[in-house]
Amino acid sequence: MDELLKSLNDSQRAAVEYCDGASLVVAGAGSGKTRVLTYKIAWLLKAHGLQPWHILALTFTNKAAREMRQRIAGLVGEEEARRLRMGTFHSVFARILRVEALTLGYTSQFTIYDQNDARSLVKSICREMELDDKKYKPNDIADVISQCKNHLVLAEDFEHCSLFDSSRPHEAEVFRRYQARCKSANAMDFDDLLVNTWLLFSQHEDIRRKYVELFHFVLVDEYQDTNHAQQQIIYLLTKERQCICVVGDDAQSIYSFRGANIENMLNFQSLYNDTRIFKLEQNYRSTQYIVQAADSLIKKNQQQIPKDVYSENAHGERPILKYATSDKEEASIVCSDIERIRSKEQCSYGDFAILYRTNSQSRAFEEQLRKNGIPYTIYGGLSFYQRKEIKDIIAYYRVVVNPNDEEALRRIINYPARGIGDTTVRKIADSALANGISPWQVIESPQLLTQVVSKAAAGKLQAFASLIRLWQSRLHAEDAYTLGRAIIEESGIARELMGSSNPEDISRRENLDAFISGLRDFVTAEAEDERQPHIGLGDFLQEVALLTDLDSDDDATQQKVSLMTIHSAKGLEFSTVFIVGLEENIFPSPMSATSLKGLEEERRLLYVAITRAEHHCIITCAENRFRYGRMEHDEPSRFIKDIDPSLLTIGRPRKAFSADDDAFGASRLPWARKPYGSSANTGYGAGRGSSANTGYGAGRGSSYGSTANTGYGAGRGSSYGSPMPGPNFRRVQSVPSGEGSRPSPTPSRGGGSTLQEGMTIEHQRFGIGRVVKVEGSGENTKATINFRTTGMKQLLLRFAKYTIIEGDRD
DNA sequence: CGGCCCCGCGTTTTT
DNA sequence: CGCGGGGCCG
Repeated sequence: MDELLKSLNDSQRAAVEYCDGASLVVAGAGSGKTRVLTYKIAWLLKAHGLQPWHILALTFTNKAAREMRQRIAGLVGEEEARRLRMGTFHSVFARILRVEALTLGYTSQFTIYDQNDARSLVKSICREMELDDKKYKPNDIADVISQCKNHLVLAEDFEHCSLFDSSRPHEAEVFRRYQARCKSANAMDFDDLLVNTWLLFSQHEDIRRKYVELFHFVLVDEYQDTNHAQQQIIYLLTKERQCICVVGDDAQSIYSFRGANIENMLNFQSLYNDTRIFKLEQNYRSTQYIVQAADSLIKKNQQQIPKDVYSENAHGERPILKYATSDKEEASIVCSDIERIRSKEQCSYGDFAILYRTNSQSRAFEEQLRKNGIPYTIYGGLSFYQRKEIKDIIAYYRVVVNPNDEEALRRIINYPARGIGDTTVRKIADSALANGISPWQVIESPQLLTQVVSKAAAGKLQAFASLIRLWQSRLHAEDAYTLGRAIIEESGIARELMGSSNPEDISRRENLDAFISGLRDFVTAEAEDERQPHIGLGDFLQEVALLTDLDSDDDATQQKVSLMTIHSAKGLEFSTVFIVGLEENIFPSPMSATSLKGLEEERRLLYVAITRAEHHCIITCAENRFRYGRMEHDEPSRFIKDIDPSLLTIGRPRKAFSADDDAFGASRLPWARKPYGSSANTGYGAGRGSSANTGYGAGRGSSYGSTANTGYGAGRGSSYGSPMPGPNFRRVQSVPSGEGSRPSPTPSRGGGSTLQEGMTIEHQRFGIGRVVKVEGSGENTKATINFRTTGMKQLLLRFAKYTIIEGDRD
């Protein structure tokens, strides 16, 4: 038995072995948190003889759940690992709610509304109530409703809670109507999955008992990110037995805007008497200086569980701070550092990450990386499922499974166009409202229907309804793939996208294909795995509704520099991390900088960023930044002086920055070369003046690198690549950088890629372009490229070595 | 019903 | 500046 735990250190081992009561594992960054969880589960199975289905393990992401299950399988075998009750809060609760739906007045076919559905429902309610949308901003109201739910404040109680703003009294009515509408649509939003689970357990003692009997031991990952509702539900499941183990790091609580409550972690002891606290303080990930620098920063926070993190790895290199005159220069510093480190250490591009506070910062880096021919991939774009064509199909599925789903119905009732106009839809909605039923029920009732709409409209609606009913009748006979495919064909969506040469439609078609093959994979994977004989559309929807976190780490992304926000970097690690844009007005974000709590969270965010680094951590700060169409000047972030100066190297700008490279002319601006310390500046003295002394900008004429570009990466045809492995689709969208394109010192004409007719060029932000025509070759190549956005045009103009003839802006 | 123009806004987002 | 949304026109 001891054999199992032999690879753990003392504190990890202690945390794993203690199973007699509640325990809180405070796990610093890189301290083997997941390790403790997986071993603990294995320990419960092996040493305590628990049955796998009696163990409940909750995570925040599907990815975390998947990985943990996999690692446990390695310890105890596939079979047992599979039987563990393990998943995200939302998916585990959704499953419970499907079983218990009737108790709460839902059916087990209920739909899960995503944030967009929720917002659009709030919007229609506001319209119906004729509220001034300046004063009653639908999105804000949706957010308030969500916050209420995170705090388990029901619509009836809203007026008496602190979230209620008496200057907007009608919000309460919106909330009530919102709940009523969800109910009549047989739908729950993400937050309802929690609220309803809580209601179920707190109001139905028999049901609560049933699940308490089922879950003998509960484990929670990333406990610092739980909100009040989640904490309460967990409490209801564990209060008697107190067999609970939560793991987390208060220093990495960065999701308060989503309701995460760090107090859950800080006050855990007061909820469970005799809580034992285990601290994992040894960091295995990073070198000593990095750990120490991060620690010196986080110690500035008031609110935290005291701990002494340390590393026994090599001292390594201190984090380096580099100042740049502009965002462009910042990007070029990062690029040349990537090449420098890469050639020195012979590592791959996949070992680098560029982390920023806001997504908009990615742009400058994209351009520079592309210029240097460095392959990269941006994380966190629109998820596959957010794309219009995919949402349309899913809306069809939703209506078939649950016709009362108002949001889905609204989406497809006239798509593809079938002559059901706005007025008709509005009449249906009004009638539904007046009769307290769902729009579908209006359509289904011949008397009502003919009463509210014209005869012609009624005919079209009935044709639509019978289409839906036809599919419904096939739900039980056909699996998700067969029926799903049929719906795409028979609905006319396929026809809509077929035969169009519009590049947008071609891309959609490709996504559609990827979707279909994903659907097929889902069905085969599920059928193989489970004793469940029939995999229907409903099963697919359940999966899809709670899925945003998609597989990313397939081979293709391994060789590329990762660009992402710090938020999305949580849980990841890279040999070299660049933390960019360390300026006031960016980091900390001005929105958060108004309160101490906000500032402390931002500080934790920086802590998270630093602790992602294994070997090198390079922080940059641009004095001037191009945004909102103008160059703006910024002070360095106040957080810089929160890091122990003896643990921070102030890097020298490596080379003069070429004026050629500085498209915005920042280096020519009067303040560009002004040393910082000069004007009544307190904190930054030390290393700060240096950027002025090193003759920065002195060699302005000298050229930096080559401005030559390696050509626009050959769009790899399909916008989403090949069909996805497993039931998931890929969300990471990489911008191809020309096959194997090395950063070539000499501009290689046509190297890497050549434009070909029919080729698709895709860019995450600027959309897609399609090469329609190519004439001539070499210097004289002329290509006609259709594109949608001006951003794409700029990109083409800037990077392609071809003459771009503006095509249709479809 | 789609296309065009003007206005307003600009943080992070595991489910 | 660049985008999404709403309003208006053809």
